[in-house]
Amino acid sequence: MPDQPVSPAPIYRVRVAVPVHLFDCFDYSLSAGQYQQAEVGARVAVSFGRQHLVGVIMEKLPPDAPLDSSFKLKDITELLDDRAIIDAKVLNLLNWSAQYYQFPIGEVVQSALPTLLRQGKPYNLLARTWKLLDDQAEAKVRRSERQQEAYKILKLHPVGTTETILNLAGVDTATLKALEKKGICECVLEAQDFSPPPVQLAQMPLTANPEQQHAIQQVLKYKNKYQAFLLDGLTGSGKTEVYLQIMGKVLKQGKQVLVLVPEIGLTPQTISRFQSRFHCHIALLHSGLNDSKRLQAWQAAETGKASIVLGTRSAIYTPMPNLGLIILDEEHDLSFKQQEGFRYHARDVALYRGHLQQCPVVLGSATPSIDSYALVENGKMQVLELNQRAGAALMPKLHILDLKVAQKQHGISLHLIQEMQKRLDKKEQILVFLNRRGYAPVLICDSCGWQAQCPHCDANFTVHRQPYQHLHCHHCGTIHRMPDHCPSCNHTELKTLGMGTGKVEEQLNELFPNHEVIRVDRDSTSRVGSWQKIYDKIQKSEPAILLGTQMLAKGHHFPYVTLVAILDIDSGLLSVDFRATERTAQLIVQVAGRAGRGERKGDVYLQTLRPDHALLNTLVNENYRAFAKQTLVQRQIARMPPYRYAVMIRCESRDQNLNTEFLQKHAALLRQYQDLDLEIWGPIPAPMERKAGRYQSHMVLLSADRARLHYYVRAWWQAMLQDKPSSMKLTLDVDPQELS
DNA sequence: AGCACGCCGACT
DNA sequence: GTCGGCGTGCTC
Repeated sequence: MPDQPVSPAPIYRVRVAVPVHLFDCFDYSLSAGQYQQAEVGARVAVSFGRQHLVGVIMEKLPPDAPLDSSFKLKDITELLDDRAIIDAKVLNLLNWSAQYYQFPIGEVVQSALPTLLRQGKPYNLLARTWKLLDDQAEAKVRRSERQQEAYKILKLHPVGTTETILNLAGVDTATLKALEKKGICECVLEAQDFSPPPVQLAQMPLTANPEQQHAIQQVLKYKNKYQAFLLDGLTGSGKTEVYLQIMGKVLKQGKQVLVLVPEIGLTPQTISRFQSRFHCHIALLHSGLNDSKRLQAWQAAETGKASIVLGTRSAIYTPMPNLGLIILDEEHDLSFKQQEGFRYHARDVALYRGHLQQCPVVLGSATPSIDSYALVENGKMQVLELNQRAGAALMPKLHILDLKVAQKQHGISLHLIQEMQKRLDKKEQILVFLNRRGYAPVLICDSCGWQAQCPHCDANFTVHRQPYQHLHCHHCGTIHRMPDHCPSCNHTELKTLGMGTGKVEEQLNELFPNHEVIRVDRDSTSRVGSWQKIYDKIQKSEPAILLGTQMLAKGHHFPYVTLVAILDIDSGLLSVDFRATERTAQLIVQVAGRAGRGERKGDVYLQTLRPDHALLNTLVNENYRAFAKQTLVQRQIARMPPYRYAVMIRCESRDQNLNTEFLQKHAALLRQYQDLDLEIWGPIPAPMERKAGRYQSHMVLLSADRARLHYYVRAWWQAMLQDKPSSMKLTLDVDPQELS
């Protein structure tokens, strides 16, 4: 027999995104059988170097693809899923994100998976299912209201229900365990049922005013098509009702809805609002979940069992087979941008996801970001305005208090104190804001001017009096005992300068000795449950003074508050960052929205040393939209984002000269590209130059041509990482929130 | 990012 | 003598 040319045995390979801080995917070989079964989007266990990791198949290489002999190919350890658990569209979204944010694909892919699946746990976990054993147990639960409720619900499900469903129905696990102890029910592990329950809309009259109706109809025009909408609605104008009615229609078509809210926005109130309207499976994805709860919620979304997915930032990467609508509420909120590691912006990712998925995306806010207004301006987003407040509610009035000329007591204008007294006399509540935690921001020596500074940072220590006297650095967390004399001149008269919430609390107690001051900040609300207590007090019609930081500004309703005081808005107005006024205006409007939601008219007092500030006056005399319009013009003139695109490079090491020299060297390389319209700021030392003993410098790149900017930065950034000394930490921030 | 190997200080 | 400090090099 003549020799036949022997074709080499095919080598079956997959390209895997491995969870390491490296920019490439890695190829692994597998058997013909495994190759046939393997799907893009399934997990594989692989050995990587000396470690064992769980990666995701990004690509099946054709068997005849050329073999790269520069590395030795390893076999996968195991194929973990027999199907794709991340669908093609989400994989596409992840690939795009890794490119856009210049972050390693393996780590980006991890953000789409719940912890247990990242750890390689099997997909089909058994779910805890509760079954009723005794259906004549009424007498045994008579003494506990919670147990009665749980018993009633268990009775409705003769074959048993999963713990998730019971929890969603308001039955907590502890109650079930109590019933189990009494022998009323039992817990068994059963394979989960991922079939979606039928979607039912609660029977309630749908009320929408003409504006709301128009908004709903506009969005519903886009069924299987991408369109971005900005729902620009005043506080109290019924944005949520618009969301709910659009959702109702989309759910009726058998599609899933993804709803993203800010980190602190996922309150029990928000959840119950959705639950009472839609009787379907709602998957909740937020940071407070334990690993198995999170897995279950994720699986409900991924299998299509859940019709609604309600989550925070990272939920934007949840696979959903029938996604038909994305809603992102409070779209201006900072928490949508991840501020470390993989620095993505969920709002921008949401827009791209809508585009991939061919479904509408609704961004809503009472104070939309300037970025979103710019998208409206250039036709990439359609604006839907809601201007009517429901019922007789009036918009609160803003007042500027000039601190330069005002008579003051303890740094609070006398006029404001009088107004506060009037409200308290009328048994109304007051909200006082100060965006500074602690007792006072400075401890100074009366004799020589020495100031207490953190030994690790270029920052003053903040004086705290609670829970005991101490100095605390808010930048690195260092805690120091309170000195009893000046370390520089031994003088014993040390005094505090400026006000934190702690000091203001003291002063308010002094000014209004007959009224309770309720302080809400990280120092006073850290204990679990204390927020609930505060919340209960707020809901009662009793005169009270609420004192807090930004924590108070968001989401919560304070029906009895008729006066809001912001003691110091200047730190926001005078900040060097170009977005500072935007943030301050949003804060003012959001805070104002807390006041006078009922028929009582609210007033908002702003204390400032800059009463003539142009943008502040536009906000006070006109409204947020006028402010936004003016800001857009200013940004355009100054050629700032969103009219140019920014990329920020941070460089951190123990040697500041090394940082600046390194950045300078690479800035010069980038400047060589003549066809890139580029402006480079810096490198300059970071505003907090020394932080926890390390120095930071940064540099900002600005260009009007986003595509070209990203194109050049891609190669340049890789070269920079290659060239960096190992002791140096470099981070890239695409579309940074702050430029300084 | 891990996790190795690799070469210099204070310890049972 | 070692135990271990963290400097740098690699991972399909």
